[in-house]
Amino acid sequence: MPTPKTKPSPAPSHARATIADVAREAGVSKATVSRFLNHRETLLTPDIATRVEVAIAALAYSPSPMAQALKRGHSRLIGLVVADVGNPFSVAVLRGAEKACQEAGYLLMLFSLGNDSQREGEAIQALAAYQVEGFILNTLGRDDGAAADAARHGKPVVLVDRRHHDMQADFVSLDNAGAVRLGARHLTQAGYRELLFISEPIKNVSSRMERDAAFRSFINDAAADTAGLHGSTFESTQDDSEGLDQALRSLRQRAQGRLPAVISSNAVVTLRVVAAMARLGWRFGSDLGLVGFDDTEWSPYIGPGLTSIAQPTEELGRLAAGCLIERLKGLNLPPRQILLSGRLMPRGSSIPAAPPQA
Amino acid sequence: MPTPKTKPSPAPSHARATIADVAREAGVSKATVSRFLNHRETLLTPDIATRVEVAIAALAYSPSPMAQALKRGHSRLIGLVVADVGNPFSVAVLRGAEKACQEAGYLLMLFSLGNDSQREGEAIQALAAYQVEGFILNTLGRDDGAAADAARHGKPVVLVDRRHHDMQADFVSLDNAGAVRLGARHLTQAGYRELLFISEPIKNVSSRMERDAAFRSFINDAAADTAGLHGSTFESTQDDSEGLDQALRSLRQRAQGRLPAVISSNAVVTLRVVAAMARLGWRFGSDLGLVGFDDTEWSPYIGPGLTSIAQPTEELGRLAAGCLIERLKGLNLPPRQILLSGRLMPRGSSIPAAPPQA
DNA sequence: TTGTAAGCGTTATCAA
DNA sequence: TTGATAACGCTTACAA
Repeated sequence: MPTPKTKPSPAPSHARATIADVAREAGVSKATVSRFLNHRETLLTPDIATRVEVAIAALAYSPSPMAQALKRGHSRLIGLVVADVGNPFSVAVLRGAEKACQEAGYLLMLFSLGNDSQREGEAIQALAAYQVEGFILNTLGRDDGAAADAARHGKPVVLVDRRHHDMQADFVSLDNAGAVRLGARHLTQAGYRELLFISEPIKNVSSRMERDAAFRSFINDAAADTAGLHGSTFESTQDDSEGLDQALRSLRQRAQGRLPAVISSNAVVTLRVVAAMARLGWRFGSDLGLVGFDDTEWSPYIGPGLTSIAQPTEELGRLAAGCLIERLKGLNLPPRQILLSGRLMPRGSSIPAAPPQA
Repeated sequence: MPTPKTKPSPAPSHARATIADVAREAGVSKATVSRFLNHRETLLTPDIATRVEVAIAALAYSPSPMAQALKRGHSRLIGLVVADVGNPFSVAVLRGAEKACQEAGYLLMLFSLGNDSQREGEAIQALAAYQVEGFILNTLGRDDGAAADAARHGKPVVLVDRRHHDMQADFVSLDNAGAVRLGARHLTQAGYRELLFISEPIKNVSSRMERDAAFRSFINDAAADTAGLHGSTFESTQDDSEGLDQALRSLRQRAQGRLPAVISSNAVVTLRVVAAMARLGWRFGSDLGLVGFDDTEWSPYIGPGLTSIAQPTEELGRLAAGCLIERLKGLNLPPRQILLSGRLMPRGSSIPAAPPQA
């Protein structure tokens, strides 16, 4: 006789306790336990309530989110799709979002596209299958169908940094136009006159287009009261370091005694410019001015220090998650746009007469 | 008469199609559809099979992983717990793991501790609740109970970079001892004699302890045939830049004409050393040699280039996920250790007579 | 205030 | 080979 049948053996030894186990242990029905869990304060006799409470504690019970999701149709899960986890910007967003989600009791499901924007649809499908309640999308946004899919699932969507074409969704981003002006004005005030905006291939990526457009219009506007000001744009790719070198050389040629400078559109591009400078043997500040988007931890220590435009990345992530969670709580507004300002971090790379390096 | 009842209206308009919808559409039972899904090649009349296939396509049906998880007791989910997503090492691991998981049809659930190691237990609980099938842990491993929890759930665990105290689990990591020797030998061969190993607070973190121990034993062993070789260790913290400066100054003093050098235990520490050098006005190579763990994208561009020890981070992540997936497939071996070698990237910071910077 | 029972979307066991 | 049917762990009418 293995176990005397007097005490109906409390719970299967090692598996997670279920609501049924708790009910048995407390001598009540499953419904009662469920009520205790979900409507604690209402409709409960103190006596019963404590019995349930004790049983829950005794069995270390916690409800299965899976079963809850199945029943309720939602999951306390938020789907985050990023173009690539290798991108520090995405990571910062991830970090902020993760924080906000944890505070609100959500868990993040991550899908990284590995820079293959074709897979955006796949990502959304996979995430939707897990009943995520909403999406945060930090992708290129070139797969319009994909984002539409998300909306079609009837789930709220927040776009970070990159707009999707004609999508009705909340949008959280840096104020690109303002940030570009910040950088460009800083350079012109420092005396630089031949400006080059270097971006990753602009394609149809909204943030890149916005920055480029803002740059052009700054040049147009400022050309009036700034003698000799001129600007152009260069699209840089991973492998074409030759092209970049060439662009830099011809920039300096064009300058003709005026001071040449570069605005780089993100940290990746900045690093490419840094590499090019090393190849060319030029010095930041004197040979070439630089303001770069994204203030990284290493920016202060390259050459005379790299002037950069800091994005409130983590804040962006937090806000994105916040927006989404508000929607999940029932907020019903037309799509919002939240634009955060960048901050200029002036350093040596935008000082024309760089003092000799110590 | 809204809809003629001849065709039993195929499926509720907008919601996800369920297996019941498919069954109805194909005129078969749910069981048959399920069989088609799971045991495709066996037990199916071609006729029926195609009918089901067509219905599935027509309704764009895909099974709900939630329901499957509930029924099967597992979820195609893998839980990844990292100490902090801000750590580039963790991100690289994440990236590798994510890739491997996607290839094997798993999805990653991420929980970042935000450097609060107390929350490791919480993380494992949360993830376990979602029926993740296994864990990849890249945490400090000071909360022993937590990891034990994971094991108690009966789910396989893979540890990355940091061992947990007496835990029976697969372990994937850099060959720390070998890597330290690589760096230290490089430094001594370059002529440096007064060595300082700088680590984050060693506490009980396994990788830090291993590196420190390896450093000490290298010094011991090498002191025999290397005249004047001496080594010590310094633990650096975020806010104590004063202490770091002091440690560097006294290192140089101790050197007494011999060449002083530093081995920094990760990228974060390296950056602190870089900052300290800027404060002190010293130059890498000549004033102080440096070899740093982690070869970052910016390493080549700081000062004369930072000599570093590259870790195969992404590979570590991929292997970790791989290990886990093998276990999930039923592999039943005693805990394995997989150690990958680091690679030395020699640059200017370990050349004593640094040529004047161009 | 509590319990009974149905059902969420699957899979697995049994008959047919 | 196929179809009922009973779970999986939970929530929620509806009854009591």
